[in-house]
Amino acid sequence: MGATKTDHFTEKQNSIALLAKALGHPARVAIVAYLLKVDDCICGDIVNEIPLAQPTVSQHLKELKTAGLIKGNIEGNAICYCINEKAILKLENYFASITAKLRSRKNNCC
Amino acid sequence: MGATKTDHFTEKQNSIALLAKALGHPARVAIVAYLLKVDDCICGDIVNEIPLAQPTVSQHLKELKTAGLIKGNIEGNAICYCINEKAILKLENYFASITAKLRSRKNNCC
DNA sequence: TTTTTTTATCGTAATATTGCAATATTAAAC
DNA sequence: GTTTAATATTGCAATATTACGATAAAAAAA
Repeated sequence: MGATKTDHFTEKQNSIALLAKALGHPARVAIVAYLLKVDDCICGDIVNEIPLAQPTVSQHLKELKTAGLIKGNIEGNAICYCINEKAILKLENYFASITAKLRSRKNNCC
Repeated sequence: MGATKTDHFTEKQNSIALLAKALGHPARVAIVAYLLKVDDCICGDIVNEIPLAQPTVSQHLKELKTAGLIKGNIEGNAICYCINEKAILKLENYFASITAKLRSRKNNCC
């Protein structure tokens, strides 16, 4: 074994897990933070901002893109990546719905 | 190689990544959903709700607990786990701050 | 056209994760 | 004390992730 059994869970559960997993690495959290900071699409120095080798950063960018957290492409020899607001919103709503339910619950023993 | 280089990133980045990683598996998302649904601490049938073998579920519970997303312990021969509201709130705030920044940005090329 | 710059891909080693059978632990129930 | 029920731990095989050197690709700059 070793492979996640995604077929046993709901589509929504898999979807949330996929997005969460994409942010489950500090380098990818740092990339998102940088994309947010530059407030621009053409930002060709992600590699210099992340303390990892260039191929590793490229790989993390690919994972973020595959998960749908960022979008974009290279524009000539410059990066054009930016945050996919929809994905972030989906996560925000997910956590907001949990806290909303928690606040309306009766028991809070732990 | 193969180990995450956490020492190269900020404490906050590592912290968010750790929490996100804990929810980066559909079984753990399902566990959180179940804990939310039962609205109680004594809920001794997590294993029956998750379509995985008992040791696997136990392992996922341990990971959620280590990450700080759930808290609790066994009470006799029954589980007493519940969601750690603080951790969820931390994630909610994190994503809310991102969407807030995205909405106030000038460029939105992608 | 050659060089330079930038990003992606390939190949691979090290490590982590996932999943489960077997077994241990723990406390309630008898 | 023995049994029962519920959860944890151990051990291990299969797979995934992380990281990087080497190399490729692609377009701007010279």
